[in-house]
Amino acid sequence: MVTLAEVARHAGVSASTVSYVLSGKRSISAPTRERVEHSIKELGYHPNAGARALASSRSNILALMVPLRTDMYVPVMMEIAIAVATTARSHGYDVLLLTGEEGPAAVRRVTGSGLADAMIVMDVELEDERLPLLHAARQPTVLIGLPADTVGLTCVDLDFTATGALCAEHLADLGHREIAVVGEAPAVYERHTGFAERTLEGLRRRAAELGVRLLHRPCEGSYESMDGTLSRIFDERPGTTGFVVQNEAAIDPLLSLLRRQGRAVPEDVSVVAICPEQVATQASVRLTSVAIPAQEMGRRAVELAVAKLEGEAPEEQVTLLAPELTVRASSGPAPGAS
Amino acid sequence: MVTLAEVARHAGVSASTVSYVLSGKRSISAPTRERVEHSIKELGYHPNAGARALASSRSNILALMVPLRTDMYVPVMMEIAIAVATTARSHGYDVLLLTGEEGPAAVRRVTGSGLADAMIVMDVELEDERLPLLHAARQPTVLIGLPADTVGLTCVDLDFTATGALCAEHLADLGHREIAVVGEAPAVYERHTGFAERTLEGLRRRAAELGVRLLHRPCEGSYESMDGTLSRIFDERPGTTGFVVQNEAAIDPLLSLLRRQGRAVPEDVSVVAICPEQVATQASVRLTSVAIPAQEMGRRAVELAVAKLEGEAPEEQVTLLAPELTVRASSGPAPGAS
DNA sequence: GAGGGCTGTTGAAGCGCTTCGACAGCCCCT
DNA sequence: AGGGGCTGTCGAAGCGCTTCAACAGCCCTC
Repeated sequence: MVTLAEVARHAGVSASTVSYVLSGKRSISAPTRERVEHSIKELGYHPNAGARALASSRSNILALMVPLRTDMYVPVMMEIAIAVATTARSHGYDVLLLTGEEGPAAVRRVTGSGLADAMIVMDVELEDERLPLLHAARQPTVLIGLPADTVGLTCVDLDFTATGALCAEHLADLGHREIAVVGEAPAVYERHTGFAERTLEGLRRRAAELGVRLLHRPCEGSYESMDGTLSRIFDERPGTTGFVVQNEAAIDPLLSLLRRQGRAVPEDVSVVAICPEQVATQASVRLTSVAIPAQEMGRRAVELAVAKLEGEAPEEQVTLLAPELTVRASSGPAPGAS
Repeated sequence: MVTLAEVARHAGVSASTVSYVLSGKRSISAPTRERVEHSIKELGYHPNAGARALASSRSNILALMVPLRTDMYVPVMMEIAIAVATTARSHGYDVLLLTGEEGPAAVRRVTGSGLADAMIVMDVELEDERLPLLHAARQPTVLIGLPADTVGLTCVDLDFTATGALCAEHLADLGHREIAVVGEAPAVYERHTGFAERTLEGLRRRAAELGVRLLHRPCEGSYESMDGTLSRIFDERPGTTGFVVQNEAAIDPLLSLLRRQGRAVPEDVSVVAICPEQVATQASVRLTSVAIPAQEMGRRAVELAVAKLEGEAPEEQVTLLAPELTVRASSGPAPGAS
C-alpha cells in the first residue's frame, strides 16, 4: 500500500505538495508537478478513499436509491441507473446502490455516516415517507420523479401531464373519438406514484377539451391480464379505436391480442405507447410513442446533484423534460374519419 | 455531526469503550453497554464511514461491476443487482455500482483506493481483460459467470452446459428430431461470453448423443430479426418441430410469429425457453423453461464474497447451480411421434 | 534600494475512528 | 492470606489524507 508520504519522499517534496498536485487547489511549479506525477506513476500510488473522506469530509460518492420491486419498468430503471453511474464517473463520483427495501432507514444511514455526498432518489411517491428525512439531511438530494409537494426540492422528471395531453391530442387529431388507456398495474396507483396519476390527468384534461371519450384501466404486464383488460374495454366501449399504453410490459400482449382478434393496427385501431425508444422500435409494429428519456433523466439528476454540491444550484428546482411524440406505424386515421 | 467522543462524554466512558460497544470486539458490562446505547440513541449518533474505513481498513462496501451495454438480458442483470444489494445489506455491506465502461481501470481504481472490500464482477468474458488485475488485487473477488480459466477464482453461475443438455433432452424425449436454437445476439458470441457458448455446447453434445439434429442461429431481440431468423430456420430445416430460445427478448416475437404462420404451440412446434420465471409465466403461452436463478446467483455471490472476507472460503471455488426445467404449456409430443 | 505583493512550498494540526497494551479490581484457589 | 487469572475499562498511538497559516524567495514599483 503506497501512501502519500512515500510519494512525497520519493519525489523529494513535502506531503502537502503532493496533495496539492493531486487536487490542484494550489499552484505548483511545472517541474515539481512533473516530478511528483512521475513518482506517483512509478510507485503506482492510489489515494486512500477512507483517509480522503475523513480529511475532506467528502466521499466523492453519490447514493442512488432504486426501487426494490421489479414489478414495473425494469429496463427504464436500469437505463437510468446506468446513466447515473456513467455520468457520475465523468464528474469524478462513484455510485452507491441502495434499494428501496430499507426505506427511510437507508436515508438516515447514508446521511448520518457521510457515506455519500448527495443522494438521488428514484421512484418517488406523492407523499413519500423519505421526504422529511431528505429535507433535514445535510446532503443535497435530487429526486427522479415528482412528489406532491416540491417546495425546497430538486426534481427531474418527464413532464407526464404534457405526455398524457400529447397522446390524447395525437389520437384526437387522427379522428379517434373513443380512447382507452392501458395503465400501469393497480399496485402502482395504490402506492400513489406520481407519474401514473399525472399522465392520466393530462390525458383526461386534454381529452375533455377535445371532446374525446376516455376510459382508463390499470393493467398488469402479463398476457393474461391484458387479455382480460382488453375484453372489458371493448365490452364497455365497443367503439374504441385508440389506445394509449403506459405499462410497457403490456405492449406486446396488447399487439398480439389485437391481431388475434382480427383488429389491424393501425387500420382498425391506433396504439400510442409511453415507453423507451428501444421498446417502441422493437415491437411487432413500430410504435408511435412518447419516449421515456431515461438516460437524460439520469444524466440531469447527476448534474444537478453535482451542481448543488458545488453550490451552483438553487435549492428548489423542478426540471420537467418536454415529451416528444414520434409517429411510427401504429397510429393512423380513425376508421370512418374524414 | 455527533462524534464518538461526544457519545463517550455523554455516557461518562472513554471513546474506546463506545467503540467496543459498537463493534462487540470486547466484552462490556451490561450496565455500561446500556448507558452507551442510550447515549447513542439520544444524541442520534452515526459512525462516520470515512473515519471507520481509515482506522480499520475496511470500508464495508462491496463493488459490483455490471455490464454497460443494455443489449441483453436487462431484467436478469437488474434482478441480480438487486439481490446483491439486498443480500449485502443483510451482511452489513453497501454496494458500489460500477459500470463495465471503465473496464480494467475501474478495477484498478477500486482496489487501489480501498474503496471496496471485495468485488463482484458480472458479465465475465472467456478471456476477460479484468482477470489479471483481479488476480493481483488484495481484495477478494467473485465472478458471476465463468471465464475460460478458473484457476484461483471464485465463480458462481448457472450450469449452462447442463441447461443446454436438459433442453435437448426434454425435446428429444418428446420425440422431436429436429431442433432449432434461437441464440443470443451475434454480438454476444463475438465477445465470447461464456454462458452462450456453454449452453450451445451442452445442447450440441446431448443432441448428438440422442441422435437429434440441431440448428443454431444467433438472433437479436427485435421482432424483425426474429422474423428473418425464423424464415431461415424453416427454409433450411422444414422439419423443425422444437425450439430452444436463449435470448429472452426474442421470446415474444417468436411466439407471435409462429402463431401468425399458423403453427400452433405446442401442437405443431414445441418451445423451451431459458429465461427468468417471470418471463416464462407472463408470455402468451406459459412457457416450458429452464429458469435463470438471478436472485440465487446474486445472493450466492455476496455470501461467497463475505466468506472470503472473513477468511472462511477457499481461494478457488466454482459454484454451478443445477438447472431445473419446468414443464408448462409450450412443449408437447412432436407431431407424428408415437 | 526598500517595501509590498506574488508564487511555490512546507510543517503541523487535525478529521473520527479502531485497536493495542496496560491495568485496576475482583474472584477463586491453594 | 497471597498469588494468579479474569473481566471490564481506559489512554494513546496511529490510519492516510487535507488544509491552514507561515514563510522564503522573487519580481515590481515608486
